[in-house]
Amino acid sequence: MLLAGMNIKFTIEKRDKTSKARVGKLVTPHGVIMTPNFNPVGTQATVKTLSSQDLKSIGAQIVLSNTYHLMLRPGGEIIAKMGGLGKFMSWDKPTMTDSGGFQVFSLGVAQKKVTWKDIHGRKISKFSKSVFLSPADTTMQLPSVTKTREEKQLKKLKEAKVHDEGVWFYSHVDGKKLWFDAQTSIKTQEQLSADLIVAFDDHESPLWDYELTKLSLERTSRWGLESLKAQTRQDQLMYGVVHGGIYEDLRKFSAGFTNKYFPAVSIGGSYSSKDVLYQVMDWCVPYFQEDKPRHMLGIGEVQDLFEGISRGMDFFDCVAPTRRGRHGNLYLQPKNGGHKENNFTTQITNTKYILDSNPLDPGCECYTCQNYTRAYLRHLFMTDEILGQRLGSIHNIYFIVHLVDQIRQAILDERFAQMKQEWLG
RNA sequence: GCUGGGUUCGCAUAGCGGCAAUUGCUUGUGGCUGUAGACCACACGGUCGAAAGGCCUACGGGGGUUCGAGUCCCUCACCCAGCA
Repeated sequence: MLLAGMNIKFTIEKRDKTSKARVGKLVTPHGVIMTPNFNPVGTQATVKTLSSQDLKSIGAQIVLSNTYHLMLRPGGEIIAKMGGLGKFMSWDKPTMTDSGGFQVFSLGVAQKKVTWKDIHGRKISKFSKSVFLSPADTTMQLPSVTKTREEKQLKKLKEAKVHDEGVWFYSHVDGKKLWFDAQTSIKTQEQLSADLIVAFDDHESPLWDYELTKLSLERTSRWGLESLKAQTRQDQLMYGVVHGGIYEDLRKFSAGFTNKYFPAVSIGGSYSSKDVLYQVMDWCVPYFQEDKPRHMLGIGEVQDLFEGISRGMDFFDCVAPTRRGRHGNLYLQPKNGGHKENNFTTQITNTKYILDSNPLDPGCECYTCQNYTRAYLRHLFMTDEILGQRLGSIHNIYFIVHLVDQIRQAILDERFAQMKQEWLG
């Protein structure tokens, strides 16, 4: 399907017979992306600790950056003058930018650690501990949070004010008050010049009740249409964002709405459990046109990739591989001890690795596993050497990118169900 | 030799009559899903207990005052500074 201008199109190459999984091909101005696909996240025009050349040799097909961060530093105009995001960061493959709605909301309203039950009695602790709490215009009670340095810092943060037309928020860099709306986001994303862009959306908290969520969804829908209207370039593919929290009718409405108006669709939100996450996908996917690319925003743990792909989602992005990589929480294949319960990871700083001369994940062909032992990696993390973060990031990104490569191949070879079974049991 | 100051859980610190005893580091174990995150949380004398909690040892050694002593007094040892 031709999606925008003359040079962006998406075609389905192969459909899985046992699930909704499919292999697709997205042609963009900077090259072809095969789906299913995982986008490494490079918020500030860099995937932390990795160079663009590292990413290329790892096999990444695309990098996702963030409009909000880049708008503040160095600014959209600067990046435009430097030839756009890809050229700026020496990356000649496709790029994507997130709208920034997620940040404006989360940074303004504050992100807190919650061990609490939501209004439906569901525990918010195991999966998404970071949720976004009530905006200024809600009357919802705040959960109790641990009194830490973090809380003291929160007092310094001024709340963002979400209005129907946009958001007043305070820069996390210097506290300056700024206005952000669909026009700002799209204008900046056009300056950044990514191949794939995202409509400006409002992010609901999983703690909100139906009415608050509905109000938030109305903003997302309105801002979505404004984003389309603000678009002037024809060489950028814009994803609309589905919201509606945990409410079936809101999600279904939003999925239909997004599919109707946008050439590409994405699902946004925060989820209190994996069950909720998978449920949301089940609700939404039937409303998506077959030949539009589908992006699962912010999702990308191993199990979620299998579940998302089998539900028909094509694109994923997630900070987990890089953040976990920097924190010494590194991925393992099932044969080396990775499983659902440990998120397919191990903590390399554990004492048991102190004399372990094996590669991190035997059988893995990444640079880290080809050259270093577990004992050495543990040492790097114990001594806070930056090479540890880098080697951890290299492995984790390689692991996830190649996992998705393998899944794509499995779909083509008609053994996706078998592979999923081998990994998830 | 004299005069001051000091000796507290691996290291460094707080403590000025009710204390298994503060804080930082180290260490241990968790957690991280569109990145204000090279971050955050918890534990950290021993032992019993699922827990509440109990029982042992502990603030350089020894002695004393006190219902009760890292905390006050005496004494010994060692360390630091100044003066001989």
